[in-house]
Amino acid sequence: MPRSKVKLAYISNDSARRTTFRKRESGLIKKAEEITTLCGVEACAILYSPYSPEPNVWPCPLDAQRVISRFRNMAPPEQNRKMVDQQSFARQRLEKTTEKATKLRTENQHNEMTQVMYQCLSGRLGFECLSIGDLYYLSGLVSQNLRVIDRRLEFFQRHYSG
Amino acid sequence: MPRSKVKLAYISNDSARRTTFRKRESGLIKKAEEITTLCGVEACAILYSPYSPEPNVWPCPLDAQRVISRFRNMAPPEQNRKMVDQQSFARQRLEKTTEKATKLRTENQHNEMTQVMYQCLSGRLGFECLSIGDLYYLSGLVSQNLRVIDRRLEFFQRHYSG
DNA sequence: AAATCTATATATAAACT
DNA sequence: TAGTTTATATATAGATT
Repeated sequence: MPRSKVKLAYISNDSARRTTFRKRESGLIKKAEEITTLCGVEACAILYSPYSPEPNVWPCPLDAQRVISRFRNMAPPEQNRKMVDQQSFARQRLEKTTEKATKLRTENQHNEMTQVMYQCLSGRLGFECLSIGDLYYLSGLVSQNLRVIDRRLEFFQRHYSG
Repeated sequence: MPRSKVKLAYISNDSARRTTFRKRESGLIKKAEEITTLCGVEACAILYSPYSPEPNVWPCPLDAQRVISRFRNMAPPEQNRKMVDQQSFARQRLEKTTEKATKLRTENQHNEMTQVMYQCLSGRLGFECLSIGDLYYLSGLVSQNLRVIDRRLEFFQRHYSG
C-alpha cells in the first residue's frame, strides 16, 4: 500500500509476488501474535505457499510440545459436548452462555486436543509424540467417529441400494 | 497504535479488550484475504474468542459448501504422500521441489480434505454434510489411523507392561 | 454496546544496496 | 535474491455519538 496503492489482484510477476508474500506473511503473523496477547484469545493461522515445504502453521509447530503436554493431562470433553448442545437450544442471551462455554472449553483444553488430533490425523505430527494416555484417548475418539461414519454408510445403503 | 501507542500486553479492561478484539479481528481477516488474493496462496485463520459461540474460522464456514464439493471429487492422496516423503530426502533445491509438491497438493485438493476431515472429526461439521463417497474415503482414512494408533499401543504394552 | 470519527502508529510498495 | 530505506497507504486507540 505505500509508495503506490496496489490493486487488490493476483500479482503476476513472480519475484514481486514472492516478495509481497514474505512481507505480508510476517505482517499477518505479527498481527495474530498481537491480538492473542492483547485480548487473551487463542488464534491459529495457517499459510500454504510454494516457498516453503511445510505450511507455515502459527503458533502450532513451535508450541507443539506445550500443547502436547497439556493434551496429556486432559479429561474427555464430555461436559464440554453437553455445554455446546445446550447452546444450540438457548439462542437468547447467546453471548453470556457462550462466554461460560468458552471458559469451560479453555479450561479443559478442548482446543488443544482438537489441534493435536488434527495434526496427528493429517500426518503433520507423528504419533510417536503422544504418550500412552494420549493414544488411548485418541483411539477412543477415533473409534467413536468410525462408528458414526459406519452408521451413516449403513443409512445410505438402506435407502439407496436396496 | 493510533492516538496513543499501546503497550503489547493483555488489556484488563473488559470493554476495551472486547472493542480491540472486534477491530483487530476484522483487520486480521482482511489481511488474510489480501495475501490470498495478491499471492494466490491458500490461507486459513482461526480465532477463538469469548464473544462468539463458534470460533471464527476463515474462510472455511462460508466456503464450506465449495470445499465439501471439491472434497467429493478427490482421489486418495497417495501420490501426494510420496511427494512429501521425497522432499525430506532431497534438501537441495528445496524450493523447486517444494513448488512442484505444492502445486500437486493444490491440484488434488489435499488441503481441503484435511480441513473437512478436521471439521468433521472435531464436531464442527456434521457428517450429514458428506456424500457417500466422502464417507467411504473418510472411513478408510480413519481406520488407517486407528491401526497406527493400535500398533503404537501394542508397542507400549510390549515394552512397559510385560 | 455499537458505529463513526480523527490523529497517530504501523505496514508495506518501490527504490536502492 | 535478500536486506535496508523511505514515502505513503492502512489500521486502529481513543473520543464522540
